[in-house]
Amino acid sequence: MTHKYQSISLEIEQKIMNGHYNNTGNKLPTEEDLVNEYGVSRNTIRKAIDTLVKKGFIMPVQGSGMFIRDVSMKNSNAINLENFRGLTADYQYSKIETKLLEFQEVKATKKIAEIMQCNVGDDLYFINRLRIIDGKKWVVEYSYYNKQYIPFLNKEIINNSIYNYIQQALKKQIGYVDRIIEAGPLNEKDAKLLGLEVGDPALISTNKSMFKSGEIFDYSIDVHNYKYTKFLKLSNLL
Amino acid sequence: MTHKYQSISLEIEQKIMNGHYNNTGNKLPTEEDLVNEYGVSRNTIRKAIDTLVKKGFIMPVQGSGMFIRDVSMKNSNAINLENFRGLTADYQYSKIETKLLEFQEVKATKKIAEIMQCNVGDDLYFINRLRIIDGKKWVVEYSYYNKQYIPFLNKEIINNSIYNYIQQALKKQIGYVDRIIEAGPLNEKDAKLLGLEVGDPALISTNKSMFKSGEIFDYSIDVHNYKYTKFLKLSNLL
DNA sequence: TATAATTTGTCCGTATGTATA
DNA sequence: TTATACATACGGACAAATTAT
Repeated sequence: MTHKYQSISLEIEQKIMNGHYNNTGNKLPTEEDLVNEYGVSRNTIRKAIDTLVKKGFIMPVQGSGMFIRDVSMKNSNAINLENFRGLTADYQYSKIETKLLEFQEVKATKKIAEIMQCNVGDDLYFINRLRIIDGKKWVVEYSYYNKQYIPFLNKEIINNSIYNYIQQALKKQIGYVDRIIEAGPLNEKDAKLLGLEVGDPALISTNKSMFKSGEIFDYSIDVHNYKYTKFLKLSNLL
Repeated sequence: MTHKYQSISLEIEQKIMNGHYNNTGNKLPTEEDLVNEYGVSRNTIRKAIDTLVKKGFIMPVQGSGMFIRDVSMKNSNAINLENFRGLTADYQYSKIETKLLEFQEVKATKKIAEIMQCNVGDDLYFINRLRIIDGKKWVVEYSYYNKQYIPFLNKEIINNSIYNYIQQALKKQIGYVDRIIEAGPLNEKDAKLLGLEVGDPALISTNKSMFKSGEIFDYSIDVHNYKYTKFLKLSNLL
């Protein structure tokens, strides 16, 4: 299940992060060198590189080489939208606390059923959590999980990473995440939870998560503390 | 300069938008069919498809087919972060007005020089615009352009699309855009311009644009009216 | 339930084009 | 001008997931 291009991509990414290429003019070895180093075809190297380009780590310039992109923005502790795999993965070097505010089974309303492409009345888990990172009240999350795909959840799983549970215990591959990002005024409840004032700005992300095979298993609304959360989008238009 | 995979990708994208595949179960033809239809190799078809997957238009499922993704979120008139090529391109079917508030040449300060990777004192254009879409005060833009790369700008260009000018008149290819997205309270000036109240939420995007060859030609801050602007991010984690 | 056919995914090799140094 | 290095495009073989039989 782990392919050549995946492990090569990961290894190069780690080398970039380690500063392994800092003394080579912030350039990666040429494709030919990588072909020899890893003993694979040029296509495979290019596929490995592709994912790093997508993530915004490198900038290939035809005729010149593959340059490691400036990490100043990456270091601004913004969440890279290309990398996003849940708070637990994104802030793996920080202390994450979770306050479980609500956890219950509910039936899909017409509106939710439409969004999650399930039937009205289907069983869902509803979860409301406050996430605290390094002592800072970071985000209030409202999530619905389709019980048809996530048949069991408990407080322990919820207090850790639901995404890890899905991937490791359920052995399901998360394929797609659709996310709408907007700003809006905080309501009383969220303001109180985040330690802010009513009407203060919030960075709101509304998300739909799908398995590789397309089924929507999660719909969630994340109300972020505007003082902490930033999203980073590294686009390449080529 | 236009490659096979590019024109094929564009054609398929237009067919998706036209609803051309609606009666085929929202599925694209198989790769083999596309190979025959366009008379190119399978690799070329896959490369064309790749860009559409990246843009979030289609969801390939191994063994099953390539499904056109639900456009409900796309139709929420949010700006697709994967597509972004400036307001003029994104809202090509809307009426865009531009109020030029400030346009002058300035010298790069230490802070700006660091961001734009140029020298302190380098010549820059500074532009402050209010953009009105379909009569709605949409966004206040503060932009710096490096004169070294964009040697000439005038009011006419500014009132239309600077990006179009760069690509068509200067024949430069835009390669990368780094963008940080956050929320924050409106200051007095921006609130007034957007017809909102001081302290109201704003969706703020801070951008760095680079040519294909890496030079930073633009640094800008966009203060969006939270009532109108939404960003859409369609991720595939595969 | 098991098998075969279909369809996308990975990987290889090669040749030629194009931008940069 | 020449060499370097990435980009495009072709072709083929086999693997893996899904669907149909």
